[in-house]
Amino acid sequence: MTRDDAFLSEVTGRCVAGRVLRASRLITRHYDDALRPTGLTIMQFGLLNVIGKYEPESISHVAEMMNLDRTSLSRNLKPLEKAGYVHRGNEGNQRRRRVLLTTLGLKKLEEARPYWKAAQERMEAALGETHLQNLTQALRQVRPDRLAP
Amino acid sequence: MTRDDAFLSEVTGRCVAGRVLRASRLITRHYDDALRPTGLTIMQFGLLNVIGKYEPESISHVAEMMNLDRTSLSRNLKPLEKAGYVHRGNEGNQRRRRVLLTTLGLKKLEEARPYWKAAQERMEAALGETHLQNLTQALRQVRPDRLAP
DNA sequence: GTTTTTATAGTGTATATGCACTAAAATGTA
DNA sequence: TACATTTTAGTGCATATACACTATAAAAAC
Repeated sequence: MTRDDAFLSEVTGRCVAGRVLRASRLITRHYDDALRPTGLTIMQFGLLNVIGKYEPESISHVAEMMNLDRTSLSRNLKPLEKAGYVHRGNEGNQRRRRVLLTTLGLKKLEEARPYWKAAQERMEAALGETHLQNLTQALRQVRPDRLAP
Repeated sequence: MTRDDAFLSEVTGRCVAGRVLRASRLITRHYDDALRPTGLTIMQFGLLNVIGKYEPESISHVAEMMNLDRTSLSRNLKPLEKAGYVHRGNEGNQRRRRVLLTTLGLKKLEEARPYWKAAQERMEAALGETHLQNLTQALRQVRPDRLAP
């Protein structure tokens, strides 16, 4: 069934990326399932929240906050613009385009909140207080400056 | 700068999916950068390792091990097949198609190992022993049965 | 004031991911 | 044996992600 090879076992057993990706697929699906009635993904829901909270001056700022490539974020915004949840203004500046929630976007967030809340509570329960705190603390160590060469 | 809204802050501050996705983007990039000379992504490298270790009877089995949708896995295999790293045999069974590493695939894995190792060591160092163990333990709690309704 | 540099954003291409749906082989049951 | 069910795999479509490259506005340097 499993071949006895120390190299293969080391990777499958210890790789941090493997562990995190495996978990993040489940977690994403968990929240996506919960949010499905709203038509939002957890990525979109989180993004709308960041936009609502920070009203960021540029998408580059958002990208940095989310450890997301700017060009990815640019594309993630498209379905949200198309749905009318966000608006990209260009007030006084031809280059920086402030990103803003529309009233429809804010409404959508309010609609989605209880679904997120349910998923979050189930998630916290699945982890338990200790693991939740340990996870949070550990993930806080994952910062660009600590991984850079 | 930040709007004072308890709801927005709760989501941006506490959402487990947000934390994990933010971290997993950095982690993926960290390993991908390290593996770039080999032309493999960390996803592909991890997948090749699983295939080499388990020589799985079907892709469904692999998908389950990796918490990955079967159809996603099916597509992830395509570039690896095209590159000649894996082979999908159909020995004696028209439906189940065993997935196997080719010699080229095994060679590629050996070539990639030191690059992975370097990334892994830097990753472990960035976390530190305690956080690494806490992270591992916490992620172990993320299981399909604990999140199911 | 013109040139250079920097900051900001978009496109092309490729992989990664999942859901709804379809196809077909294997298995179970009457 | 014939039919129904289950298991396995693939396609179409949409979002998610990043890198290489391009375009252009703003800022800095001269």
